[in-house]
Amino acid sequence: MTVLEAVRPPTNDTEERLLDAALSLFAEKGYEAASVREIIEATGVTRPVLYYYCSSKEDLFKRLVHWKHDEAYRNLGKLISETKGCAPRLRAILRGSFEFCATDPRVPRLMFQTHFGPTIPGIADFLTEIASLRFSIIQQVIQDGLDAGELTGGDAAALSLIFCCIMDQHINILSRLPKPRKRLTPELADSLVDVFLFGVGSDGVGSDGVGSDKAGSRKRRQPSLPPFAAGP
Amino acid sequence: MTVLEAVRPPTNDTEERLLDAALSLFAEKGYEAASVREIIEATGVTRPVLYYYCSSKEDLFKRLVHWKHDEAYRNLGKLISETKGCAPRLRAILRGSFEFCATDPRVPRLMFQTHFGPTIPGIADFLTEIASLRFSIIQQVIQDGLDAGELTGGDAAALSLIFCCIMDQHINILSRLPKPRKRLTPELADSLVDVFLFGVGSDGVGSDGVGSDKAGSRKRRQPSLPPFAAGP
DNA sequence: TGAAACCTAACGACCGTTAGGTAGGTATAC
DNA sequence: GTATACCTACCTAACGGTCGTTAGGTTTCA
Repeated sequence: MTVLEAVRPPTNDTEERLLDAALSLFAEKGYEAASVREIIEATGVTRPVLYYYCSSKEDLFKRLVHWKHDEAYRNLGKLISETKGCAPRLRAILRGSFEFCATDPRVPRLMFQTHFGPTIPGIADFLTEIASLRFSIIQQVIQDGLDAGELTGGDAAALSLIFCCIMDQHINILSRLPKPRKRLTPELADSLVDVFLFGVGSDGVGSDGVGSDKAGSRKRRQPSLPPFAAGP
Repeated sequence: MTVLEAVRPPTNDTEERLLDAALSLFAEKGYEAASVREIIEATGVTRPVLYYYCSSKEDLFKRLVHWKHDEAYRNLGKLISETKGCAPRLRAILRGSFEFCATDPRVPRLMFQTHFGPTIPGIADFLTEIASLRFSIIQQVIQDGLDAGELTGGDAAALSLIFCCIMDQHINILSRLPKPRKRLTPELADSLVDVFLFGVGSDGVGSDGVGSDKAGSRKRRQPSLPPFAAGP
């Protein structure tokens, strides 16, 4: 049986404030370093209140991740069902994910921090399952693209991994910087899909350096990435 | 002044065993969760021995990261100086990094885990500086490629970010799976550079889906990624 | 009247760190 | 030649602090 079973969303106001404070603190300091004491202090309640709503710190964390994941998951499914064709779907996924993450950067911080951060016993498997569920959505889109002849170069898993690398790492890095909304733009999303599809090598550049490709005139779409200002 | 000043490498046998045990435990459980007690137990010494060689847990961690980073940094510089041209250099960097990380997967796990994991006060700045030092090496190679007309599509920083996304995330993910040596292969490295340069879109696929690119016959190099088997 | 929502006050376990002591080697003074 | 001083390399035993968790009592409101 899967670990991703129905999890009751927060009903009570206190409960939702607890989960929101937990989101802030887990995203900022990580699961281990964010203490139950800090979470209840930020909420303005006492410790037994937390244990009234959640059975443990681990349960609190899982509820939180589940809650936010379900939002993202539904969002992704909706975007895909509303779009046809591989490239437009990839664009929709990237735009939608950027939008979702820019709206509340705590969410991607929490997700990537716990998934790529230190292994937490009792939570690692749960996070792996969450991640592979999302991966399989991308993989299906890519597989369709391969079947339709729109993509080439490898199997669906390998291509999906590359796409996720580009998408996730941009979200991961840019959502940590100030003003993520100014960075995770639709323009960047579209450009990244172009890079995925067409690469950044100049026309006429072959595999071994300048001008070694003698295949003749090529006129492929060139990505046009917005400048990346690393400053604050 | 930089935080990256000269750090004495381990001289004593006990000291090196301490650092090695620390590498294993920090890489596996993260900085916070790996306790001083576990590290000295794995080494087979008592706690004051650790404090004899290192002034604190934080110092131990920094010494360790510095030690391994210096290795990787020198390795990268050597590879670049031995190669000419942007694409061959990118290939050399990716091959070399895969080789380095496959040799001791604990190193990338430690690096990515602490860099993308929860923020650790007193260590975050140190890690950021380490990371940006490496990023600037890649960026210089990419800038040379732009200047030589081998690359296009954006500024050096934006392109470097994409390259690092692909490289780092593959290392990050594949070095966590069993038998990283079988996964971080030179063939995969070369294919990933091809994807970076040429993309994975089929010839004739434009920006809006199948067959919308009317630019005529194109004959560009197609990457050929090895299959990605997610299983154990 | 009783269930839901919350409180005070403590539990034991583990954390990083250190005070203070010792065994054994080696350089120096007489 | 040997006594003294000093060094490195380690030890035992404890320090104060924070952690997640809970037993048991109180308020509030239907």
